[in-house]
Amino acid sequence: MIMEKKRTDCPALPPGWKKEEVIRKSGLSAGKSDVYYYSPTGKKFRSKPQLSRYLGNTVDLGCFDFRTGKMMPSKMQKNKQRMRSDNLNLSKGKPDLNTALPIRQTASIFKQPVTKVVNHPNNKVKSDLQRATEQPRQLFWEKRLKGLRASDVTEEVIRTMELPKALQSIGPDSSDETLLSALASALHMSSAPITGQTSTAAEKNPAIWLNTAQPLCKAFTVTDEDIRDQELKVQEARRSLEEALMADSLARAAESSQDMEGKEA
DNA sequence: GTTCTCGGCCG
DNA sequence: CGGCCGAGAAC
Repeated sequence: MIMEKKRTDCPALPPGWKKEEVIRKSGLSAGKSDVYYYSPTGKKFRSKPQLSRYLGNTVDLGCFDFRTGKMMPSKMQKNKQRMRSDNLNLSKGKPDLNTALPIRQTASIFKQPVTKVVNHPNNKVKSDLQRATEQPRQLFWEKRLKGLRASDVTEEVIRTMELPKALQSIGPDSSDETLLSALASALHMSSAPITGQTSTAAEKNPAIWLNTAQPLCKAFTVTDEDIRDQELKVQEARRSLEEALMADSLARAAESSQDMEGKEA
């Protein structure tokens, strides 16, 4: 038999996730359909709570519609806003898997609280980043970031970034697939210096000696040459950005002058 | 044992 | 009514 079931890609989820819709063939509920998702590893998910539990903080499913597999901004409003008295109870009851831990979807590796706007003058905007950094984490949580890729709006993967050879991954699997994400996360979650794992014991037995305040990266030193190279890269990036902005504004100018001609004709 | 499927509860 | 999940059926 050839692929009877069609598992389709699901753009709203990280790459590799598949969605499947199965129509019920018999019984009282014949005609009704069930929707399932499959993780990149093939694990099956049959409800949004189940999906939330698994994806944790890496994806904000707040406005994710399980049935259609799309992000529905309309769900934002439909989400019951919590009253202040509810917030006091948050520590007790079950966490709201949809919205209790909001994160920016534009950069899910950067754990930063998102301001929930609620139209009440007495509400205070939370400014403590600690809440995000103090949450308990798994020992090698960075491994969850494996496979994250930057992509543009067409979902084309943008070229991967090359890291200096001096930077080496540490931990249960020797690949570098999470190294960039781990370093980027470390830089964004803390203002403390990033040194990598300075204890040599951590290299031999990371499960015991890992310094959890540092990313899964061997200790490294930054040389003057590294700094000069980086300065050059930044200059180059600024230059091409300048060019792009210039070209864009020229294009806009040309476009609007064409519009004018159209109106006058 | 695992996977598939539909029933039925509950919000 | 639809999401979610239990549990029997099917494999």
